[in-house]
Amino acid sequence: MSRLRRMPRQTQPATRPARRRSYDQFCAGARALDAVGDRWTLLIVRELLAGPRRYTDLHADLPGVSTDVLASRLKDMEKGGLVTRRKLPPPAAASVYELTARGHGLLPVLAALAEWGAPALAERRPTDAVRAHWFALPLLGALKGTAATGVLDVHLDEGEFHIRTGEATAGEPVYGDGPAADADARIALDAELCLALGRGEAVFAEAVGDGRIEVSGDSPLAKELRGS
Amino acid sequence: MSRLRRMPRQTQPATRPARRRSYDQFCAGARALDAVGDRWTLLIVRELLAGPRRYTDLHADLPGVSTDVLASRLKDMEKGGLVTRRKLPPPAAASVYELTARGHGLLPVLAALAEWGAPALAERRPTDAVRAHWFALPLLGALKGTAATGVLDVHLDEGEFHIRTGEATAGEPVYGDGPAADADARIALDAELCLALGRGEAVFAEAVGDGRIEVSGDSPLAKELRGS
DNA sequence: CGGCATCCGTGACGATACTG
DNA sequence: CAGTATCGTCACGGATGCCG
Repeated sequence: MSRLRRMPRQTQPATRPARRRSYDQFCAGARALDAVGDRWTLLIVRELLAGPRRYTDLHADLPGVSTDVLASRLKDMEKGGLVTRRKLPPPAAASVYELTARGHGLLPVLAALAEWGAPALAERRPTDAVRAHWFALPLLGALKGTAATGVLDVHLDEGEFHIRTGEATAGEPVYGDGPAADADARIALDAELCLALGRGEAVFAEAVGDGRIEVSGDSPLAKELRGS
Repeated sequence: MSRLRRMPRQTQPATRPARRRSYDQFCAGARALDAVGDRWTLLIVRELLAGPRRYTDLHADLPGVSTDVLASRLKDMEKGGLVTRRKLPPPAAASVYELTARGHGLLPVLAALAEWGAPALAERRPTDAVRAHWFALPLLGALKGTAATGVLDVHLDEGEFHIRTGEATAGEPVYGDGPAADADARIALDAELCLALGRGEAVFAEAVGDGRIEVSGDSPLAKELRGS
């Protein structure tokens, strides 16, 4: 009692310099984390890497995020130049969020994180959410080894997505949710194999050879994937 | 008033299942963020990439982190297998934290983040902290273009660090704070140029040519850096 | 002195309810 | 559908205390 109960804050913060909690370090990594280090931000980017999304879709594919946090992140990301908001044409009176070029530039960051985190997928917990397009990133790495060019539909038990490679995408491969209208070929495999390909523990051609990957279509892309 | 004041939590959380806020997603990126997505964690890794550090050093080089958060992160990281704690021999009765191989594997993640965040270093705010070894990461990228092998001291106005390349480090380049006892060569340049090299906007050989990089030493490494 | 633990105020987060 | 409003809880940042 006698210890004079802590000076009641004589130096009041007073200066709330409006800074949104930056690390304030002259370091590229710290600057990046200032922009995308908040909880959920990189996962929102991951979702948008699969194409434009509406608010509700994002909320559905990010179980656990609360509505206000999602709204707040999207606003911050828009202010930070990571995403843009676009009104859809009249029929569907909704708006979608999509990545800017700057935002899309985070793909290597997510790829590096995913590669590092891959071992943690050894166990699949019953509480884990799953979406098909989360397996696109590992597959991108596996396809880089091949000279495959074109539009590829990928079918998993968990759902479907597509990958675009070649000159149409300016070198950088992109992918999207669901099947593509202009797919050149289609493959079907299971998620486990998808991950093994990403880890380099399986080889695409071999997996085609022993039937763990089914390739359909007769385009040049399909032929090449089958090994002609 | 009449709206019966919110049911007083009939479904009490009750189940606080001791889970430390995981994203609970079967996705490698989300798993990685479960491990290193907390505030400060990746910056602690960045510090430890420059070599073992004592608690107090970490606290000094991470301005803004509070003591309890730093202690808590280190504990989590130790539990997660990212760092180990090692007692120093008697003379210095202190303990240091150092990265495990798993922790060191985060280098590509930080490199990707740093590359993406590099444009944000255009402005240098007066409140920004700076440490010399934060410039090692950009330089690593620039040196990958060369066939340089050996131990290189790097001198900046902000301080000094060293880089080890070649077979001694099993392919992966490593770096450390301060000068190396066994340096083969030494270069002096300014931080700005360091960043430009990292962005690919400057070429090492050219910068040596016009004197923006001073190379000293007469080892094979020094000769090669000078262009012989 | 290094390495935390404790306490406190503020802000971020998560869940739910509500509104245009 | 796309958020805003509200509220409880917890994480964070800062200061200080303790203990070897």
